[in-house]
Amino acid sequence: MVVSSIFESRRIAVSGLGFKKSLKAAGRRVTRTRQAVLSLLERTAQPLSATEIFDQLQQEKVSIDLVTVYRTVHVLKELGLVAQIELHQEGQARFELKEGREHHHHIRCQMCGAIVDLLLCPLKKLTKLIESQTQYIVDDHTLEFTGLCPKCQ
Amino acid sequence: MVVSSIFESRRIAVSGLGFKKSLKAAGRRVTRTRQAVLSLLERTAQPLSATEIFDQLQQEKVSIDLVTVYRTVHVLKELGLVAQIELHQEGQARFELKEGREHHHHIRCQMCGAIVDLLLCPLKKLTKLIESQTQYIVDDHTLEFTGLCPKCQ
DNA sequence: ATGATATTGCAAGTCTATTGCAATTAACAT
DNA sequence: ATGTTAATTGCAATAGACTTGCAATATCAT
Repeated sequence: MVVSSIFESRRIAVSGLGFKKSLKAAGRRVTRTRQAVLSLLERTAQPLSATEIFDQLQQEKVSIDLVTVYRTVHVLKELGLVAQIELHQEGQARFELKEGREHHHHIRCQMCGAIVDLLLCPLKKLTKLIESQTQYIVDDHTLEFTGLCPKCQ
Repeated sequence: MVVSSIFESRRIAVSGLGFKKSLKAAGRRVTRTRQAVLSLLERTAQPLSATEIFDQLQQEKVSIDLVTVYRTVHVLKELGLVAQIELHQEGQARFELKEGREHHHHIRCQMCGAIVDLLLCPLKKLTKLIESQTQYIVDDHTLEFTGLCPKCQ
């Protein structure tokens, strides 16, 4: 991995292998819709909202209900295959594959919506500081940026 | 200000002075409901959601509609008197007074909901790094933590 | 006090997300 | 292969956050 750069475009699809085991291990079934959602997330260079997953699968002539999309990402999240994120004040959840990816954050263009991954997290030390000062146990965090992408400036 | 501590409970109410000028300067009126919302935010030790503002004012026998709460915080935000924030994956906006407060972040207990302010922001250097590497211009960010407060551990 | 207009309350609507339930389908046993 | 069982899906309905239209009301400059 290139450390000198803090951002990356998405890596090439990997999975199709481990997720069946994960599902079965949890007593869940390998269904057409779950495979379709996972496959889409693998092929897509951005974290997707439920609606975006639904729309894209519709376009690909995959028959799926929006409710099923919500239920599917929920299951995939429970299994740890997918991460649920919230960009800066967007008012909706987005989902991205976890498999093979490091912890990272995002910046989103407030004009055109372009999302870039930020392959860094400056919060390990900060987390310890917060824990010692507040006596909270830190479990998770959100760190998301907005701004203008090169094209929209 | 005490620098050795990164968190604080809310400071004592200050305002009631400047906000009338701000409103008038923007051609807006000083109304009963705007004063009630501002007063509540001054008295409250946590960023509040629209519903919480509504409920609390109801309890205080202040007659106000939920729609008016939304419109009020929107105006106060436009005037720069109030900040709109989003805690970690909460799915709703919260509002807090900006006046006299420094830029800060929050940690919220995922059990009981207790919110503590974190009087620090480690993101100035990071912002520059992001800007140089992505060519985005960073405009704003969200940095919010969840975890367990001392009581809930 | 009065008139102009900003603001409010109510009703209705939008958008994201969840839940109940009957019909369908995956997966295991035979 | 076929049947059985339970997980899963689709559809309809519902919940929650937030917005919009419009008539009634309140603010405030005169």
